[in-house]
Amino acid sequence: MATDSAPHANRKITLTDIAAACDVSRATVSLVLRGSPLVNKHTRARVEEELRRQGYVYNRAAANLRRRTSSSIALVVNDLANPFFAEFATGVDEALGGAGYVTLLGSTDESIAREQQVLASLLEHDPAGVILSPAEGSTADQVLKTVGMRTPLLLFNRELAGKATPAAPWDRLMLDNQRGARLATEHLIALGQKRIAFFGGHAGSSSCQQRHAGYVEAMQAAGLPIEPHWRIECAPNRVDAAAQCGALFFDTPAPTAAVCYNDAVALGLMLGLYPRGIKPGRDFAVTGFDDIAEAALSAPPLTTLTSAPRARGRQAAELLLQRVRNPQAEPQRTVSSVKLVVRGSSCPPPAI
Amino acid sequence: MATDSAPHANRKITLTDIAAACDVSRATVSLVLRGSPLVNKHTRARVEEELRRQGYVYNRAAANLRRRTSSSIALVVNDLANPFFAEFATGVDEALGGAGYVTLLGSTDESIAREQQVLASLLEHDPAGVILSPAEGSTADQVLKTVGMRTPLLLFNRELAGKATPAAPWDRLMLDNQRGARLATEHLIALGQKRIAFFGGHAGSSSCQQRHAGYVEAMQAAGLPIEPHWRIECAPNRVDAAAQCGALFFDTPAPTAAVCYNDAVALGLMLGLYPRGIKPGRDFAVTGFDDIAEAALSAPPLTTLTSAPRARGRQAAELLLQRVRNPQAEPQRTVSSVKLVVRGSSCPPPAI
DNA sequence: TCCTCAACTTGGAACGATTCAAATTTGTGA
DNA sequence: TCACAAATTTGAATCGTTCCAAGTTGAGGA
Repeated sequence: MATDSAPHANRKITLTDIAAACDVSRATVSLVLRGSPLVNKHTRARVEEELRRQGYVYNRAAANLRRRTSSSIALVVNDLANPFFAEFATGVDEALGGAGYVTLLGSTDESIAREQQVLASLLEHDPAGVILSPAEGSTADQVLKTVGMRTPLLLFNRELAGKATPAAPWDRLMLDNQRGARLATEHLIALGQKRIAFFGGHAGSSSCQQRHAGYVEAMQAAGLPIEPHWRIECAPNRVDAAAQCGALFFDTPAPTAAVCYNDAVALGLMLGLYPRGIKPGRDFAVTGFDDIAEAALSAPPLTTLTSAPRARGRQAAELLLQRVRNPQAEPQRTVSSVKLVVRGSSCPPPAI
Repeated sequence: MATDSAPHANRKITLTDIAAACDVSRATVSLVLRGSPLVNKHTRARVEEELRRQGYVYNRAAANLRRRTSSSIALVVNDLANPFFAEFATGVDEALGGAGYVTLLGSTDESIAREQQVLASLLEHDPAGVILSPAEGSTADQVLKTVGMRTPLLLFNRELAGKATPAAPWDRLMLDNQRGARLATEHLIALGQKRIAFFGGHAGSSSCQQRHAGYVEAMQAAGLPIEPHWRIECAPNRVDAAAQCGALFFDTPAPTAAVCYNDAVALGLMLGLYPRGIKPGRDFAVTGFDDIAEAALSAPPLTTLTSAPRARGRQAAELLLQRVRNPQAEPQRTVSSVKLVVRGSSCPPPAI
């Protein structure tokens, strides 16, 4: 009894401890843990009691090592502080948790170098798969080099730059950027807008290209002109958008509306308009993309496209888990539709 | 040469593979990996070349098992979708990544049951420590039971309910709730407000109690009355706050200002005021707490208290890592100060 | 009594890395 | 050429769990 339950403050309780206490073999305890029907009822009860008594905590790392399995998924996003991705991450974690997986988190802050580091570091923990929303400018070659072909990868939200490496058949979950931007543009056109700019984002990014394409499509379908100085690039955040606002009005004819790359840019643009005496939603129409929480609360509230990011997170997790369970299946590209939410920031053009 | 570098598509490269290819022992390869000065320059170069050539990925789980170490930290927050916590998580991940740790993520959505599950599941991955922002109503006993005493825990943002278990000497990182609410209340008083309500939150939560105490302190110091019907409880989210708005005006004298539990509540309250024909920032003064991104963008922009959540995240990570490195040290309670940010939502009382 | 069978149990070799004591090689001075 | 020390390398045990093949029971049938 001397070596009994004294809380030996500094060693973890393992299978061996339980086995010794119950006077059975480690194998038997393991079988109990895994719920095997092989063990005798009575034995099982004794062991379970002892597990509880000693406060045993399963060591999944050891089990994974032996079984050559993994119970984690790496989630790497370009900007966790963006409410859109925070919602997305919540959805991912929800779905993964339900499936018995744990989320390894990494945020890259749009830095390609950090993305490489983060991926490499997370891979050392041997995740069953990776969900990646790439940093801007991240290339297929780089990602392939650090992730390799063994670990399933799901791309979310953005395509990778560079020629599509044929050897890297990744799954994708994308938003219907083109259709979204087309819807927004059509909405402005229906309000009577004719001089519509496309504002924000970097022309290099795939999502920006797609959104721009949707804008062009709608403009051309309506027979409206597109002035080259109506396309303004800026970093996809509020600060840079506000700073670039003036560029819209350098040349004439100045636009009276703007389809923005995303909500952050749209909100920034609106902030930039006020000091020029232009009131968005009255003198100038603005649309966004993402429907982040701020969108409904800004002044005026922002017309934008919603994609239910939390549901996208769950979907991403499920797509990846499918792939983990069936690595051989054909890679799939899923495009999730978006919905226009009309709010106060879109308006007809000024009377004259 | 037959067994050479053929990409045996389905087995991971291990130390043994590298050792075999270089014709050295596993021990030597291990020494190379860990940068030991013992290995010969020439050998090291050969091994490193081979590591690269075969695309070797370190298996941290195996190493951790053998070395009885851990390289992950669990981060469990009550609501990742809340921008305040998203920023916090970003800060945590930033600091942990820098220290060579990986973040295991869990979001509980304010559910105590989920909190238990999530903690239990993450603990099986043997994190070196846990950062927990508890769900509302989570008790010290519960947490102690699932986390145990071996794994260091840092509490963020909220105290646990229930008598302080003396056996669980956890570190804490709290915001200066009381002082923050006092600052907000004093600010309103300085504007001439006299009938000030305290709106939102659950009286059971520690942060709500502290904020309320700060409000009381300022009111009493100014010799102002506090009507019992000026304290309205509601869930700490926008929807419930908007719904409870009417409760402010059931009895007379009605307040002309409200110190709100947090920004979400304040934004919800403002949404609820509009339909009553009360314009916040003109007819009624409102303050929040947290300075989430929306706060600066609402109409009117919200006067609130900022706590630099990303910096708090970094701080939390550092405090926890200190504890991991020195488990014996006295547990500390860190209170992080907050700063008043005055914006348009706070105003003097209506003229009459 | 002996044998078979079902129902449990268990020893011991993995999983991939680390570590220490011990073995091997190399270099030096006499 | 040899003894001895320094510089490298390595065999084998180990971390906590799994799982196969083989072992131990006890009951029932011949």
